[in-house]
Amino acid sequence: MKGNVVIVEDDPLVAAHVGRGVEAHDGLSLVATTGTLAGARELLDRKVDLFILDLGLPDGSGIELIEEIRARGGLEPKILVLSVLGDQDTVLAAVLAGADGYLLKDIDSLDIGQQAADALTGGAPLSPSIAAYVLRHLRRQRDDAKSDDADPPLSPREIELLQLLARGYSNRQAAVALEISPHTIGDHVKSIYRKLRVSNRGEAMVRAFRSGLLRL
Amino acid sequence: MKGNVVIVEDDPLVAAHVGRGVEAHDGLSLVATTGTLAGARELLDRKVDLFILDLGLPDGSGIELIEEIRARGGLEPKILVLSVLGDQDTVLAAVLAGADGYLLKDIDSLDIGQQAADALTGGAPLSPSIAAYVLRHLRRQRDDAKSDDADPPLSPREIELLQLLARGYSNRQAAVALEISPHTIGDHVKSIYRKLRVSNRGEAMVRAFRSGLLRL
DNA sequence: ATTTCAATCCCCCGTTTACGGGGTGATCGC
DNA sequence: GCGATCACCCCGTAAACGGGGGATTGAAAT
Repeated sequence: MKGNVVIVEDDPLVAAHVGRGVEAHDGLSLVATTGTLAGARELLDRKVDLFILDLGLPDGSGIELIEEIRARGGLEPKILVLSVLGDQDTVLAAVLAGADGYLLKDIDSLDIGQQAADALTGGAPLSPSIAAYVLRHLRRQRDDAKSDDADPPLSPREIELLQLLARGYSNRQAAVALEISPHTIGDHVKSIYRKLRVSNRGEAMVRAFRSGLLRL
Repeated sequence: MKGNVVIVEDDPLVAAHVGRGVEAHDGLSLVATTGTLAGARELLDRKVDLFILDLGLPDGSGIELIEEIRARGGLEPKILVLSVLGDQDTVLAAVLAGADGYLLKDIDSLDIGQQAADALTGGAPLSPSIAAYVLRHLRRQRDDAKSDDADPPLSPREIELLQLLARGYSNRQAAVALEISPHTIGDHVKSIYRKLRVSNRGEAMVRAFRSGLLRL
């Protein structure tokens, strides 16, 4: 069974070139080509396995189309973005919206047929410079996530207690868990409140989260 | 100026093949080949622009080497992983450790020279199936972050109140702010606790965060 | 059309807990 | 010695908690 491919591309030259690439590949079948978002929308109910999609279309951004396709659920065709836009925001928006691959148009040596086939079989063809954005973004997120506290340094004991409070422990329960007096728990709680500049449990938890003392 | 390339690969056949690919490319200069982590470590002080790195080495995982290279800071050579290991955990570990690209060995049609050059110029060559992992991971993170509630849908009023509680409001203060009776605040708070299955403010805040009801 | 339900609002009660202040002492590192 | 941490204690007020009661509205289900 051949994969049904739809090309959404407003530049006739590019569309034709991509079309040739698709038709040259066994396993791919070009079923339609359109140059507008509106035209693509009319094809949404057809059985399409792969959209090869330009982002800069005359009647809007291809990203809208990605969102619409993903919002429909159901068949979940693959979406391969083919764009001149290589800036980080556009790339991430497309990927997060649900693109399965992102190729820059300026690659002359690109074998569209092979890339399309890769996308169909679950791969994600990315131009190297695009991939660099994605990896950078991934690592930045990781780094952001693990950037510890900053402002108020809680003592180990206080952090320990904080974790218990986060799990809904009362002062008394925490006292049992830590095997110290409830009074001492109260004292530690006071210290925590003072350091976090709050005056009750709820706000303390919020600040703990925002300070990175507690993990999502 | 040619890019200095070091190959870290224990399989002599693969190493030789990769070496040919590198030498065939203008702009790349193969300066060393080693089959062990230990051998690679001895090269860390040399001026290397690109490591082409296997992960499964006899004396440990190449991921260790990535971490060591990145921990040194300074020159920051590029690192292109070339591995048979295509599982998600390995890929993500390598990428998060600081790999600039990840290619699977099973690709016969891979032009190592071109991929290496891409890596050197800031690109991130990823095999399509690898890229799929990365994109999936990226979207999953995004989805996790914005996945509303899940179990218990709080009413608008309750969410409104929750925000106040997160800012440290007492029931009484919240009553003033929302211009309703403190008793009603108490009722809403009870509802919130019931829906979030908690029994005090602190735990409620924690659950609210983990459910995405409150933003970091 | 009736019922059922969730959401909103209001009130009272009693018990438990939290909060904020006070004071004491031991240990450890600078 | 001094400051910070950790530990313990007591007190009183204030707040939170959990249970009960009831009312209204509007939407959804029967």
